[in-house]
Amino acid sequence: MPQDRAPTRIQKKNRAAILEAALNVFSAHGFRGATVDQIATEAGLSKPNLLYYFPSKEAMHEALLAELLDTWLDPLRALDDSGEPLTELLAYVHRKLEMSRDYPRESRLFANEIVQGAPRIYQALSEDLKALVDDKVALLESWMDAGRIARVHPYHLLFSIWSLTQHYADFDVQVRAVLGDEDPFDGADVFLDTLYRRLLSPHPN
Amino acid sequence: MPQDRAPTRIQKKNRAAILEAALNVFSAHGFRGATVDQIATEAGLSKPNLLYYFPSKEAMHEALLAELLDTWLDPLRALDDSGEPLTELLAYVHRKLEMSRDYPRESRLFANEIVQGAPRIYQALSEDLKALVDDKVALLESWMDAGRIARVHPYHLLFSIWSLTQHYADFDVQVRAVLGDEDPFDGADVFLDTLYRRLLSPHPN
DNA sequence: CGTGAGTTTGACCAGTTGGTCAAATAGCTA
DNA sequence: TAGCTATTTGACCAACTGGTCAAACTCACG
Repeated sequence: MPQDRAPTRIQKKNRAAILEAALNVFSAHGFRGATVDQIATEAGLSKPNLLYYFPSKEAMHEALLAELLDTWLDPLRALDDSGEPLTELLAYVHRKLEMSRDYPRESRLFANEIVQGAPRIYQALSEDLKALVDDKVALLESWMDAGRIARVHPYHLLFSIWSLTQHYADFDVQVRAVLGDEDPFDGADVFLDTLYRRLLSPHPN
Repeated sequence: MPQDRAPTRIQKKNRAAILEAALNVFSAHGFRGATVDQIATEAGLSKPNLLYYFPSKEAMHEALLAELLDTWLDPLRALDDSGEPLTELLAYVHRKLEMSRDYPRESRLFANEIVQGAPRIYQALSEDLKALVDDKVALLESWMDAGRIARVHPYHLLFSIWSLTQHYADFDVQVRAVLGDEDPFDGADVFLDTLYRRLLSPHPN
């Protein structure tokens, strides 16, 4: 096992290669469907060598999820209470859609974990995620109270943003099978902009 | 292997028990993560007995998916070109949300398959699904041309309905972790109704 | 260039996997 | 109830699984 000191050049390179390979395999097959051999091969290492850097398959998965959850929520954290409400929300939607385009493997890793009941991540959901969401929901409600955006169920508003944007990463195959050659993300960007403008623009009544 | 004649009483009972168990296990763990032993135990049969009814793990999965895809698209097929457009679409959204509430395992089985690249179902997507979608998109476009609903990208409109409704089945754990005790489907029903009314109501400009 | 730490590997292990098979049992019908 | 078919099972198999270990190799640094 690598010591607890500053990582060597080789440790840095191999750890990165392993996490990269693990992300590929876990996101493509889920935790139980992934094999250590497959990850090792993809990382260009022997299996015992891989297990020299991470003590178990579980540990690799954990490392990936821990890193992921933090960056995954950054776009929501960035929702700024001093900005123009509709602009802020549209920017959030845009950022989330960008993440689906640029980090589809991360999105699918997360999707696999949640679809299968989030056995390894439930606590983080009901604590960290919930806390952040509750905080941002308060902001949304203050915007609605002030009549700056239309009143809708704030939790479901957030769910809708997650679902609509992550869909383009998680269900990419299906989207492309239906769309053919057309780029999904160009159309999605326009569509989602329209959708949230119409949903959230303050209503006269 | 059971003969090709009419299924006996025992065959009917056991096949049904196996498919029920297989649905549980596949939807919870994905194809590679599911084990034949687990399915057999859950169906109350021994493993060899299970393999007497289905020749392989693959065959069970196939049987489930084949049955699923058909019923899964029924709500879309029911979109009626002689109805009132907005009413028809809201009814479609409502039916899809109901399916997420009443058949979450089926939704997750499908989600698992798609997230992992649809290796066993891609052909059906790019043929049957695409054909049906193309057909219904033509209907949507005719409604938009006639100014009976607002003009949006029709494919992304359908994607949005799939994603928003299936989210409540596939990401159920996450939704409940955030919402706490509140019933997700009550709020979702109202939210989605509002969303699609605002998105699709014909606009003056 | 020697030496100790860091790295890599082949051989191995016990448990699990999907699947087979012959033999035993249960069910049905003449 | 005899005899045939349908059903069930224990024992088994080869391949694969996650993981271990001692021995070998490589590297950085004095």
